[in-house]
Amino acid sequence: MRQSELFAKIKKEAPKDAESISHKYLARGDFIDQAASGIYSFLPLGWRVHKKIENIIRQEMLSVGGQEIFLPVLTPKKFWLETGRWQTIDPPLFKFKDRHGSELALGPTHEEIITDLVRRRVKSYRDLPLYLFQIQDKFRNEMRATGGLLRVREFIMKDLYSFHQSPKDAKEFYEKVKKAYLRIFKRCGLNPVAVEADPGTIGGEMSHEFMVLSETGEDKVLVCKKCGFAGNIEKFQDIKICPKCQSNLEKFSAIESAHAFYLGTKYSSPMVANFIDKKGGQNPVIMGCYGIGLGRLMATIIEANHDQRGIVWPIEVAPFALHLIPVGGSAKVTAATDKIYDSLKKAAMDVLYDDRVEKTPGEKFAEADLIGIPTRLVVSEKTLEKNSVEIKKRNEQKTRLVRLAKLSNQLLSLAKQ
RNA sequence: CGGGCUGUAGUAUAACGGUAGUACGAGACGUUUGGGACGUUUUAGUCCCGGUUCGAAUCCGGGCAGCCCGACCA
Repeated sequence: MRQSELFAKIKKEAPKDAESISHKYLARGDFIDQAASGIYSFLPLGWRVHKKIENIIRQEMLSVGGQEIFLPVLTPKKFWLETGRWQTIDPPLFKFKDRHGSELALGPTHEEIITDLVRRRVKSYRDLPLYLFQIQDKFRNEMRATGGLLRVREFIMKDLYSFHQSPKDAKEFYEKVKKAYLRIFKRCGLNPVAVEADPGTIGGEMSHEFMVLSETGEDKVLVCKKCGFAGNIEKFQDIKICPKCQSNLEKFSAIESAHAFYLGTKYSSPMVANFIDKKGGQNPVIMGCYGIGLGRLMATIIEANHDQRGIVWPIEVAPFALHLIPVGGSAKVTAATDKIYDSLKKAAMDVLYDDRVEKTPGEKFAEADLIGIPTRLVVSEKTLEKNSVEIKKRNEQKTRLVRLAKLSNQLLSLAKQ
């Protein structure tokens, strides 16, 4: 993509309201645009990142046997009445009436909808287990939005729901999803701790939050550096000693970027989602649910991967793999860079070409550092004298020259890292 | 939802109750080109409604919006 055509106005200053690093960099880089408090548009750079995160999550969900579906955003009141959450869910539902006077809510989560879907299809133990997930816009009538994408009123979430015959089977799958979640986080350049947490209004008997340690976080977690124990401070109060190994605990701020719930029969019982077991008995299905907020994850990645100049995207979620930057406006440099760009495109490389003639090198470099593409290629008179291109990784200081003839091989090996 | 703060060009900031100004940005032309250039020039603003006043960005009342703390969450 030619940067002169990219729909993005990269800014030198962040809006004064922005406080968190991720909010500042996302706003300055024009990844997102705020429409109202807690409501954001994703612009081309931001949406590219979002889609890469989405694809990682989809791959990992498919890898644990999930089948992708798409549930409605408009959710009828009747299902919420079955569990009582029409009134009790917090933050409250966005509710409204259709033209016939029927009440609806914009879906903030989908336990009721999917339990209804499944109870009309799952009849026998032969239909279990079953793993269904979706990636969809969620709406939450939050009291307060904060930190740019960290806490918003409309966001895209991956929600996976699992259905089992037995608690044992459900818990085994729960552990499997936890591992898949850790793979997702790792691919996103994050190293979270899974902490035992309070299930809250989603409910259930057990839950784990995936916490990324960060000063921006709204949560506090206790971590034992010796045995690896981690707990949410709300659940464990302010204990000082590790309950597992008696070492001293340390307290950290953290961002809750995903949450897994062992639901048991919390939804299947009131909604009568039963199956017939091998002996012919009727039993409520055992459920689990597992959510990741994609926008929050995107912000969290920045909180954990940045420097003073801007974002340092992990390769798998970067908006582009390569940033090709000509320096100097000479016809020779332009022609050479055009040629390199064409060959990179032919090789199906994911490249952003900063072809803007009116920008000085300083501005191009500053903006490149801000938007954080992992590998920068610079072409100038200086490099062309040596028939070379300069390569610099965003997370390193050093630059090196690579001969034009060897460029594509070099880039292929970089892409594999 | 409780408490607090703030609303002036796209952004950041000035203006005693008396001509709305400056910088950056954006546009045009020219000169520049290895770390956020330079000259000339153009552009654009007092959140909304009401009140006080000869006169309101400024004082008062009410809305609306945004932000922060709390609570809650992915």
